[in-house]
Amino acid sequence: MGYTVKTMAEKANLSPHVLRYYEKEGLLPHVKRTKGGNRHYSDGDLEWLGLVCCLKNTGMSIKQIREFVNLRLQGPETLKARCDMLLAHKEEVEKHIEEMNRHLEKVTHKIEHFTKQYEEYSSGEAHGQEAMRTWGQTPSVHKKKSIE
Amino acid sequence: MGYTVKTMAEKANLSPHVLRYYEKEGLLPHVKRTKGGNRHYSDGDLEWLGLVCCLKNTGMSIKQIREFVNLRLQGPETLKARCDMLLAHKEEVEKHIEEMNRHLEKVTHKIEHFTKQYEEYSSGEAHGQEAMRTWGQTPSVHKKKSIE
DNA sequence: TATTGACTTAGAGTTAACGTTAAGGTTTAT
DNA sequence: ATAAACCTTAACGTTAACTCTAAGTCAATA
Repeated sequence: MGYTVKTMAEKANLSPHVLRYYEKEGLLPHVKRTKGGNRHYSDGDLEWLGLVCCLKNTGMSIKQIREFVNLRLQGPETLKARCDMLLAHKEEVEKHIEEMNRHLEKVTHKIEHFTKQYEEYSSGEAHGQEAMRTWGQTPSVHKKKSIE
Repeated sequence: MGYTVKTMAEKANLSPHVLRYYEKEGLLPHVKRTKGGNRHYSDGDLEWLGLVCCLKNTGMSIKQIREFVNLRLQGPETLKARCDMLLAHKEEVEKHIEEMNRHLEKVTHKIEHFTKQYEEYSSGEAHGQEAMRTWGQTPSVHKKKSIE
């Protein structure tokens, strides 16, 4: 029971490099070694890495994750602090998601706008404008200069 | 009708520096100048910048935004391409948001877990464990070494 | 036992998207 | 007229999160 860097990396869908990097950054403390000095990850490490990845994947910086890890290392007196930290993070992420959704709405509007324009344009082209192109300059009266 | 860099920057909540940077990177083409050479942004520029910011704020890279701008500069033949690009981006962002939500659920679980542990711990401390701490080592029998 | 391949380290390099500083000049607003 | 804001170029600095390199060590197989 225990994994090499490579196995661990596969399980976590990360590169071995990143695992070593995380360890160096203090995100994965107390990783055991074999006699030879090779990393030997436990299931506990794997579970912990799971949480670390969750935090990272929701945008928490490595610096902040390190703070979280440091709290954990200080024992159960920091349970409340850790809980608060996660709660704060959760709220931030939720706010972030809301913002993304707002921005996305604007994009959706633009898409609708473009779709309409595209339909107009392509139908215009299908019924005669294509021919005009080959004959010379399009009369400016017919072709309003669109901003989009 | 027209804005200086500073005004424009305030409207967009960016620094003047970033506006010049975006222009240099090709994100804001055809910005008019005064006789003297100062930038003189139009409402059209402002609107365009709005879209650029939306894309940026939903995580599109400057490189990709530049591609989008370049399509626009090629005229209405690229309407479909632009539309497709935005659609693809939208889907990506939606996928990203879903993923965030999934990760967030895990965080929520952890929070519940921590809350429970914290309550146990603090009630334990309130009814006698605090005293024990001042007397010496906590007997290992009573204090299971938690992984969290 | 030899060799291959995975592991180790420290440290340098990369990328994106800015930010900073400076020099030296021009424009605009009051 | 004078101060504040603007211009350009150009290079250097910053931060985050990797990513790679070099030079060496360890482990498993033929």
